[in-house]
Amino acid sequence: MDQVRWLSDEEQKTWRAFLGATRLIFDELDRELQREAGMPHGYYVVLVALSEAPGRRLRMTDLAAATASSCSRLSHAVARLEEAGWVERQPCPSDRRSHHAALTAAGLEVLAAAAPGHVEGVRRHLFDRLTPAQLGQLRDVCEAVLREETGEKPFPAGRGAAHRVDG
Amino acid sequence: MDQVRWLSDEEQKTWRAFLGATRLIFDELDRELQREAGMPHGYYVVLVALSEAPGRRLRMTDLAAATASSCSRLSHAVARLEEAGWVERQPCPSDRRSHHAALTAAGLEVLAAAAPGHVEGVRRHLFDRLTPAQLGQLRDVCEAVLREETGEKPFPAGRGAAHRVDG
DNA sequence: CGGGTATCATTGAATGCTCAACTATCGCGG
DNA sequence: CCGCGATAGTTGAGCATTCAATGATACCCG
Repeated sequence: MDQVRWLSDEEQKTWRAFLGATRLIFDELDRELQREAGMPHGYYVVLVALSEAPGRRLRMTDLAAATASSCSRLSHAVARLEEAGWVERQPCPSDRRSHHAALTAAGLEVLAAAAPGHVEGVRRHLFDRLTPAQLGQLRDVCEAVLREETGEKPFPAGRGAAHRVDG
Repeated sequence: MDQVRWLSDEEQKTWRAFLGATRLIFDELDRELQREAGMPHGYYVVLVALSEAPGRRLRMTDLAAATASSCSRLSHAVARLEEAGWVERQPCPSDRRSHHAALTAAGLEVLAAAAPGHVEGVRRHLFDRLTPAQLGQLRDVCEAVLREETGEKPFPAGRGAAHRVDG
């Protein structure tokens, strides 16, 4: 029995550091975004995904995939964003089950206003603390985690370089 | 104006991979723990912290620090854990503002039952995907993020090696 | 000692997320 | 053309977290 492969000491320390670091980063970013833009980080990510899509709109399902979100979470989120006037739901003519979420002008403005502060936060909490070598290592690690999980590329990608808002 | 230091292409890709990887890891672990142990990951962490403390109990404030949690979050969490019978609140004689949270026998059982599956999940989603070199790199990165944020050591630490449950 | 301030912890309202159930539509096979 | 499983998305209940306000006690300093 007891075939449990407990974490080695190094793994243990790594895991706890990971827990602490991710908690720190996301708690801070969430708080900053909530204060400065009135939205949680998850909603910001939705707006970013829309801003980068052709025509600034995406099918709900694609938007869910682009934001690594569940349908349910996204549906609730878009409902909120729509109330705020930052996103609009549009029925899809070719498939009447489907809807598009489209970024509104107001949504783009809010995003543009929030982006600099957010990027600053990402730098302050993450990148400013890393050497260039560590930057590459972190990327490799994260991509290793994502790889083959779905059998697809690390992230939907598809940047249009049009409206810089970063993640 | 526009002094915004946007993310470089490498930083951009790293950040998005980081978002995807952390979301994947925590979504999975949360779901697994919820299914197998009936508690979210945050509560598991609380039980682990208690299990490692001398006498399996900690002051609320120290427990909050040990779990990188806000007082409020912890207070609500302990209330829930107490309802479940896994933790007990005890008034502190030396400081009557203070309370201790103590792990109950039932709490320790639940923790012991949940730990193997959870460790397995951590391995599956994170460590099994990393080379030994990457393990060290990830640790360095996470500790760099934590360092000097508070001016203290990376994590309260203080393992007693007594009841292995890992993070 | 007495008053002010800092610390320890809790509470309730508001918000976001999860899960499971549900509606509506599509498209395939017979 | 019908029936059925798959797909797209929504909904509501329940739970977790946040924020701001509050209560209670401890500590310090004049």
